[in-house]
Amino acid sequence: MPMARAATTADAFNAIAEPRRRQILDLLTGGERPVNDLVLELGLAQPQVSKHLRVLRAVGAVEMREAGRQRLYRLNGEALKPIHDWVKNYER
Amino acid sequence: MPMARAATTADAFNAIAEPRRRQILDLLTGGERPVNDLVLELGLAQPQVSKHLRVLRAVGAVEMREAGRQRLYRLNGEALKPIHDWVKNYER
DNA sequence: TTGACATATTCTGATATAGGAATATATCGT
DNA sequence: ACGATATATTCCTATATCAGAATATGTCAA
Repeated sequence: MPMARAATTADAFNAIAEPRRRQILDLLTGGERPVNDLVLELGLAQPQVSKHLRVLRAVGAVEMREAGRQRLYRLNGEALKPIHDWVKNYER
Repeated sequence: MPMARAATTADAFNAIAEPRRRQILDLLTGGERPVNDLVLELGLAQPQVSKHLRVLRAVGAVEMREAGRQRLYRLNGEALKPIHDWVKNYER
């Protein structure tokens, strides 16, 4: 019987492997945004955006606050520090 | 009928999402190494290491040269530049 | 040439995850 | 209370990819 793989513990490296998620983070550098803004700018279906946001939230790359019926997402660059620290060693 | 996803064009971001591959790159910062060295240091089966090396090669993160029956792999940090450039915008 | 060594490839089965569609939940305005 | 709006979740299916095992390929040494 085949071995189970290690439990899925998504990390920041995984989160940014998806181009759409990098795009979302890029958009959020412009400041806090409601989901629908991202939907419009990305040209993706709303559920997909919500799902990507969930992944980003799980690794701490974005944070959320509620405002009426909207949910405003903002960047948390701190969560990308492991990536920055790692790739730093490969500069020329 | 469900839509096909975009053709798999692995990029550097994908390549480094896998922890073992980052480990391989880390080992190669110490200089050129034959596959078996990596096998021993990683504690992985040889075929898995070869497969990871293939992915790394596909994105240009490592280069290879043959020496007798060995194949010596070396780092090509240049391939990680897109990652560096991207993450740079998220520094605090 | 034969066998040992070094590495790559192929096959298989399990799992993670993407997108689409449908639906659920919550909040606002009237 | 009702409909509209904003977002999240769930179900489904296709695909990518990982690990393991077996095998293939190539090279050296005796």
